[in-house]
Amino acid sequence: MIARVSLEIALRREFDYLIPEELVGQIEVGSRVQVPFGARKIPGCVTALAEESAHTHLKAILKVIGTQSLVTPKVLQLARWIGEYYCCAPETALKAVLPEAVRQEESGFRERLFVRVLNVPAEPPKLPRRQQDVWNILVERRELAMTELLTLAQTTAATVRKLEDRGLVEIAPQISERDPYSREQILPSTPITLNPSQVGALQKIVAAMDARRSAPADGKPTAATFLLHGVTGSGKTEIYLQAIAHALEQGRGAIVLVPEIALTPQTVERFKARFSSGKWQTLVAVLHSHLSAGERHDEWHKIRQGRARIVIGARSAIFAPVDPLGLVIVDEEHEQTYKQEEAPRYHARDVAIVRAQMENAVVVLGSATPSLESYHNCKSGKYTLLELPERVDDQKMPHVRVVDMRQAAHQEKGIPIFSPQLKEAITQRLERQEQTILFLNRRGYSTALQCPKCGYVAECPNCSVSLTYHRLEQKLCCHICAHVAPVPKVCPAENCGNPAIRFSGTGTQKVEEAIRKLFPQARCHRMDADTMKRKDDYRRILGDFRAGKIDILVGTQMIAKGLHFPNVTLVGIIYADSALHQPDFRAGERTFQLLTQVAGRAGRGDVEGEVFVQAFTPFHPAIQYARRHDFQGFYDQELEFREQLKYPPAGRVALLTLKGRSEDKVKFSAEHVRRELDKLVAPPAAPGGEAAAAIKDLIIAGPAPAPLLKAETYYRYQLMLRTRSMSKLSHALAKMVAGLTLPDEVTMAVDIDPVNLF
DNA sequence: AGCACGCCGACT
DNA sequence: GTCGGCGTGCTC
Repeated sequence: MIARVSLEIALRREFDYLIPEELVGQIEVGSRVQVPFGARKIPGCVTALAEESAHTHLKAILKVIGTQSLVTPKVLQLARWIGEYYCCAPETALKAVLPEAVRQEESGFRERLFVRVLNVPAEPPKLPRRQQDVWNILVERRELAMTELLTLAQTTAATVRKLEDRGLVEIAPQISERDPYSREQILPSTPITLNPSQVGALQKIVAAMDARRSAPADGKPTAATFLLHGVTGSGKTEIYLQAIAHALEQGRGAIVLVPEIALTPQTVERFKARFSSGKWQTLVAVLHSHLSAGERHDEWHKIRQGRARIVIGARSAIFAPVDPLGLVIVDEEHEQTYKQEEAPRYHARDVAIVRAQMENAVVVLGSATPSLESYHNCKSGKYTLLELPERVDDQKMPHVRVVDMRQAAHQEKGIPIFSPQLKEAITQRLERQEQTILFLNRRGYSTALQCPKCGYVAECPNCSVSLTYHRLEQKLCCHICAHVAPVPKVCPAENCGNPAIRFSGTGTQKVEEAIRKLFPQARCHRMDADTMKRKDDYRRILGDFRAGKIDILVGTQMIAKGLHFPNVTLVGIIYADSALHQPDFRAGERTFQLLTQVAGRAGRGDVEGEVFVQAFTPFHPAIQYARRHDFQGFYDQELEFREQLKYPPAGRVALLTLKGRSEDKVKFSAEHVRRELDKLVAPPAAPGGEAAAAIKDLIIAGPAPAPLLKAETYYRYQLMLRTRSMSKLSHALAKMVAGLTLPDEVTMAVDIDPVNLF
C-alpha cells in the first residue's frame, strides 16, 4: 500500500511513500504523518492511498502523528479548492485548515489527578479531623480534581493519600478538558415566538435544508445560500438559533462564523444557553484567537469526536471538522475580518459557500448592511434574499442629522471637534441623565506633529506615515508598525530647532480631553486599543456603561458593533468622512456601513434615538443614504459607479503586491511582472506549443506604488487586475507565478478578491 | 524549504 | 594550490 503525502513545505508537489506493515490500518486519507525527505524528517498529510506508484525506490512513512485522521476528506477537498482559487501552494492551504494547537503534537489532552469515591460504607468511617473534612467533601461531590479538592479542604495531598490507603477513594489521572467558558453561568433558553417576517425567513431556510438533505449524494450539489438582510435589532440571532435546531433535528451540525470582536462571552452564551439542555442538547465548541493553545486543542477535538455539533468561531472556524454539516451561518457577512490577510488569503464567507456546496449544506449570510457583492448575488439569483424590515420590539430607527462642519469651521477658528448642534445635544442628554456614544475611528491624541516654521513632520522611520501623538503616554507612535519615539521639545530638523512645534488632527484622546473640559461634571470614558490593554477591560467598561456609571463613551471601531444599551439616546460621529477619501473603491461602502452600524447604537430603549453625523462633505451619497436608512438607494448608486470601473461586484479583482527593502528592485520587478501579465491578454504565439487562452477582458493597472508605499521597512508596488472570470485568471496567475523568477530580496503576494488595498 | 553539487574568483 | 561565492537541481 502506498500513501500520497502533501508535505508541510510549499513545494506544490506531493510525494509517494510506502506504508510499513505495522502502520497498515492506522493510515487513511487525512492522517498526519512524519516522513523522511532527503536527510530530513518532515510532517505531512496523507491526501490519497494507492496500490502502486510511478516511482521506484519508495521510502516508508516513519510514524503517524495523532491518534485519528485530523483532516476529513471533505475539508481536504476544501483545502484543494482554496489553493487553486486563491492562487497559493496547496500546502499553504492545507496548513490553514488545522489549528496550530491541533497540529502541535505536544499540546495534547491535559491529564490531571482526579479523586473518586470507591464505596460509601454503611457506617460512616471514623477518621481523623483532616481526613474527615476531605471525606465530607468527597461524599457530596463523588469525584473531583485533586487540586480543587485541596483548595476546598485546605489540606495537602498526603491527607487524600491516607484515604486512598483506607480503600475509600481512588486517585487516578484522567483527561481533563479545558473549558474556556467555565466561569460563565449558562441559563437555558427556549425558542422565542417569531414575528411574521422572521417566520417567513426561517421557513425558507428550513425548506432548503430539507431539500438538500434529501438530495442524492452523487447528484450535482445545488446552491442554497440566503442573505438575511435585517436592520439592527430585527432578530436575526433567533432565526439562526432555530435554523441550527433544525440542523440538529436532521442529525447534522452547524458552524456559526462571527467577526472576532463579536465573540464576546454574551454572544457565545446565547448559543450555549439554547443547546445546553432539551431535545437537541449538544456541546457548543468555541474557536477564536483569545483561547490558549490547550483550550483550542480541546475545543477542536470536541468537534472532531462529534461531541460538539455546533461550532461558533472567527474566520478559521469555517474549517472545523463538523460532519455531517447541515448549516453555516456567517453573521455580519460584510465584515472585513473574514478576509485573511496572509496566505492563504481566503475569504471565510466565500469559503463557507463553497464548503456548503460540497457538503450539501445551507448557508445563511446575515447583515444589516450587506456587502455589495452579496446583495448583487441576490439580484442575479445566485442567493436568495430574506428581508427583516422591522425591529422586533417595534422601536423606531434613530433620527439622523447630518451637520455641515464647513459651517462650524467658519464660525470658529480652526477645525472644531464638536459642532454647536452636537454640543447642545450632549448637554441635553446630561440633563436628562441619558447616555451618549461619541465615535471617532482614530486613536491617540493628534495625528501629526509638525513644525510651522520649516514644515518638518514627525514620520515613522519604517513606514510612510506620520507618527501619532499619544498625550497620556507622552510618546509618538506609529499605528502601522508600533514604532515608538520620544516627543521632541523643539523641531529636530537641522538648522531649525524651533521650540513651537505643533500638533494637528484629532484622535480619541483629544476628544476625551475636550469632553472633560466642556462638561467637567460628566463621567466620560474612552474605549480604544490603548485603553483595552487588559483582557478584562472590555467587559469592565461596558459593564460600567450598562450600569449607568458612565455618561459619555468615546471610542473607535470597537464600539460600533453589536452593543445594546437602552439608555443610549445620542450618538455623535465626530468626522464621518475621515474614511471616505481614501484611495479605495470600497471607501463609500465602508462609510455607509460604519455610519449605519454606529447609528444603530442609538435608541434601543423606549426613547427615540438621535444621531449627529459631522461631515465636511455632508452631501456625499454614502452619508445621505445612511441618514435615510436607505440601503437599496445606496446600493443602486454605488453599483452604477462599480459598473463603470468594473470593480466588484461588476468584475472581480486580483491584487499583486511586490515587496522588498530596495525600492528600485521592487519597482523593477513590478515592471517585469507587468510584461508577464501583458502576455495573458495577448499570449505570444508559441511555435509548435499550444497557445495559452487569452483572458480578453483582463484590465491591468500598474505597477504603481502602494497607497502606503513603505510599511514596516518594506517598499511595496502593486498591480491591479480586473476580469469577469476569476477562476480563469487564478489559473493563469498560478502558471505565471510558477515560471517567475524574482530577485531574492523581492517577494510577490497574490491577493484574490482583496478587501484591503493598502 | 533546505541541502547538495558545481563551477569560477581572491586568499593562506 | 584551497576557501567560498551563490546558481541549479533534487528530494518519493
